[in-house]
Amino acid sequence: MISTSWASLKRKLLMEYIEKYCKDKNLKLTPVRRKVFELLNDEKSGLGAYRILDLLRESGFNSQPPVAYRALDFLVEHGFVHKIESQNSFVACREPGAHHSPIFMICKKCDSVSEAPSLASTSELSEALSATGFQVEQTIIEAEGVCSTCADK
Amino acid sequence: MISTSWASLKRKLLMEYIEKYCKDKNLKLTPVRRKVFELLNDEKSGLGAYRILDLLRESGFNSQPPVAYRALDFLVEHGFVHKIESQNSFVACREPGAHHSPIFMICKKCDSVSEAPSLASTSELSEALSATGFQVEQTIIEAEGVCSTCADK
DNA sequence: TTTCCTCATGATATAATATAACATTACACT
DNA sequence: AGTGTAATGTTATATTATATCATGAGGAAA
Repeated sequence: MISTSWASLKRKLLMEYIEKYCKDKNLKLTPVRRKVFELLNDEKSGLGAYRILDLLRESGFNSQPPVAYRALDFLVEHGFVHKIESQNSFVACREPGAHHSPIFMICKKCDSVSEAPSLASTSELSEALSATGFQVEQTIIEAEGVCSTCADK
Repeated sequence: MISTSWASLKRKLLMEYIEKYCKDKNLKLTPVRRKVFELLNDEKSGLGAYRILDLLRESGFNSQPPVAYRALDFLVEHGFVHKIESQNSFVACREPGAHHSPIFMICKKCDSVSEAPSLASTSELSEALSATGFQVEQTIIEAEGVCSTCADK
């Protein structure tokens, strides 16, 4: 019986990647930070900070809001997690190290948030905006619509 | 003495455009809705809902939060105002009717929010995402950086 | 004109999201 | 052991947003 799905293998791989990355860069992947990442890594949808807080408590961390926010700050700062601005929610990064201008596809039917493969569009966008004299440092791109799975139904 | 600047002419024009639009479509541009638009129209930066609420009060509207949010809902719904998701703030639309996928350039020095001219990039983005099977209905694009005015300093 | 309907506003309360501030702990380096 | 830095604990509060029910204003139909 082959019960280990691709998705679960990928989750495991991501966790291992982050552990190694932190070890190499001497970053402290503390229990609460690790747990927050695991929680997000297990979800297809974005999770709000207070939902994360509840899940932390269920896991035995008797945490207050700042605890969750600090862990999220750390994870976001190092690119392990992204904030979805239009939802005030957070998702695990699925393409660590791949790009710093992620594009999110948010399905309004199933709430899944997926990261689009890096596109030429992103740098084109920066270039196009440069033409207006604006120096882009960071872009936030979020697309709302219907994911392929839901569209097939 | 020529004191009427281009900016103030444009603000006036926008106000008139919206008045006409509402008249034509039989939308009710009530005093509070009109005032909220005026407040945003006078600003280069985004304003938070509670800042708007304060300004409403200064103008004699003794308003509670729902009043501001309802007015904003109306203005956003009809495209007169945009929400800047990364700031939880609102700006007057500078290109009414021009496009439904605005791109915002947010200056981190002066806080100005400007709307980029409509780009091919936007529809390219939708097309590129379609290739992944995702059907885009709406996009949120916000670029943070330094505006040309601040860069020149 | 009056009745009714719809939409907008008034008003109170509370939910949801986020941070300030200060105390305490852990742990690496000396 | 002593010291410095970063992380966590804890309390309080700030900020953003909505639910709910009551009231009012104005047009359409009887």
